[in-house]
Amino acid sequence: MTEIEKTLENYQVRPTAMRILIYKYLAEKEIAVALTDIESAFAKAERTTLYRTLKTFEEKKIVHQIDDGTGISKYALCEKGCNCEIEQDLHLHFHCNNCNETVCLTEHKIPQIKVPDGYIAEDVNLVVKGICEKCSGQ
Amino acid sequence: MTEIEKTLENYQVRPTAMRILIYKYLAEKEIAVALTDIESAFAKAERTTLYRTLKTFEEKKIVHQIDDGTGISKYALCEKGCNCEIEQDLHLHFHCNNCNETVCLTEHKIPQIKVPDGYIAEDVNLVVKGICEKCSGQ
DNA sequence: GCAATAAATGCACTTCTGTTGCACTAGTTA
DNA sequence: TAACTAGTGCAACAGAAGTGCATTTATTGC
Repeated sequence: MTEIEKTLENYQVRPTAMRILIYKYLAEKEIAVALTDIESAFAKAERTTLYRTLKTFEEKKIVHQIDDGTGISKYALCEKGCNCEIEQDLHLHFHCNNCNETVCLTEHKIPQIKVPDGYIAEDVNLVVKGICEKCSGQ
Repeated sequence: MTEIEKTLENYQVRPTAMRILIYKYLAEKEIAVALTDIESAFAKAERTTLYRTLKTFEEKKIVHQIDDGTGISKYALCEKGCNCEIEQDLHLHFHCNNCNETVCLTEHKIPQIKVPDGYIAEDVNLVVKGICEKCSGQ
């Protein structure tokens, strides 16, 4: 049994061939990927299967969904022991306007946000847009 | 000439009947509205016209577009003298998970966000999700 | 005022992403 | 091995965004 298979079982997800492939793909990519990215990476992949696989991964906290403002849902592997839904674990995402890639800046936690009286904050989404490291040439 | 007509001309937008109606609708609503909201408010309205009107309004800085994570673009009137694209003017948006409405919290500016070396921030989008004043019953 | 021009609008159509239903296959358990 | 459950593939649909083109409305020059 490979490392990936073990990982998936730890998350209580049956390690099927497709899921292993998708997990591997996500692990290799350092950026957040859209469903269509995976689809075009594996010609054989069925959109529905990918869709449902990602849903499963999300439920089991293997990946977290990212809304980077492009209107397309993207996904990235959660860090080990990450609790995406807990406010303290929320990190910000950076979307490059040049290469169109979105990365998790896991080191950069979202600062405490104050909301007016009467409002109850449950979740925070923070996306910074601009030019990424690769594209800025630094 | 009405107040709204004057306003539109100030923004260098020709005040057509449709545009005046849409502007008025946006001004009355205190929340960010989606294209479909306006469409259902005016039965006669053509989706394409609304779409292009909002695009025009956006270009002329009459409204700003809001991405609240629902995947649907929403729009809200800019404040007088607002410079949406300038970082200092960026305010946060609150999306209520109960009533599904999105409001601009214009009083709440987005705190300065640090990004790693090599990254250049140009724009910041901050959406807080939770329960709004109306729904929390306070 | 009228013709020429430009802007705005309405209709039809396409594309893209997300989503669901259903049948089939593979894998697990008794 | 039979019965069951989870996973996959195909087809189809829904909703929003976007485009092309013809028509209407407004503006400008004569």
